[in-house]
Amino acid sequence: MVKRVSLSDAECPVARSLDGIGDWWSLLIVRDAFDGARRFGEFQKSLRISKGILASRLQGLVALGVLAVTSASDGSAWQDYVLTPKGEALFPVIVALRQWGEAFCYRPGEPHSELVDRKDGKTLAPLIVRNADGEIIRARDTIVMKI
Amino acid sequence: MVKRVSLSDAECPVARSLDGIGDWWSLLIVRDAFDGARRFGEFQKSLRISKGILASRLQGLVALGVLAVTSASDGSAWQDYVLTPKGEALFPVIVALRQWGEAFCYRPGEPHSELVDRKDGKTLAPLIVRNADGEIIRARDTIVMKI
DNA sequence: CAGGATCCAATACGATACTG
DNA sequence: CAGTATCGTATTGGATCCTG
Repeated sequence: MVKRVSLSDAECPVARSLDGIGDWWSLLIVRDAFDGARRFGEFQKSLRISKGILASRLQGLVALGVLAVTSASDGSAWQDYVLTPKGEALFPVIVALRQWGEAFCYRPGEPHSELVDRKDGKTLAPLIVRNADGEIIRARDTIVMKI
Repeated sequence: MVKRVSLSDAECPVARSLDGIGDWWSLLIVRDAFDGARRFGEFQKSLRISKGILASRLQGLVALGVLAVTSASDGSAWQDYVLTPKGEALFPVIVALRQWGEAFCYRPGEPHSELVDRKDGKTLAPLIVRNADGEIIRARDTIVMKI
């Protein structure tokens, strides 16, 4: 992948996460996987990414354990890429990015897609950071404990 | 920044977010800002990033409205970089990445830093995605509504 | 269609030197 | 210390061609 400087041995989980999925394409591929994409061509069409980069990113995500390859759901000779539990666990990350984008990256009234409850079509609740007791907590009331 | 392909006009908020902060360094800079870093040198020492790239990323984050420049807190001739409300709103994104990294990117027993409540030192609660009624919802129970 | 191989342009990034 | 400027290299990412 990139390896500008080794973050893979970082003691900070944020750095280690970004070392794996912090590139330009990986999270968009994961988003499409949540959206139902499984085939090489589906990702390619949705992302308008070159085949070489897509292939390398898919391999990287498989190597990371975020995606897994399975035999094709439609019986074709090829394979599907499906989210693993590790990949599914990225759901809060995608939702957080989506909610931040909705709130701060659109002009008022500018249209954008929306993630809704399948059952009632209503927008999800905003993600709230809470402490161990379930109380809402702000960034300034937290601190990073070094190892 | 990069502009491999224009995501800045994407109708998907995830893509638009990543267009602004989805590069290798920006979210780490934001993490350090949450951590209390304000000065050029603080970011540089923490990230071990080259000065040129750091300067360009700081400028980009200021242009995006994630950081703002203020007069130095210590009275020196230079300036501080502080989070704006838009930057503070990235807190759930950072927390989500941190919790995912903690859960999936360390071997059992491998040490890592931890984000805790300043008040009692206890680890934060895991982020939970909920629907409009406050019920826990899984990815497969959601769907993206196109514009 | 799913990929891999190759070629090429653009740039991200590090290292260094320079300035106030 | 806080940047800016320059340079060299590695990598990105698109386009094209090729295969089963």
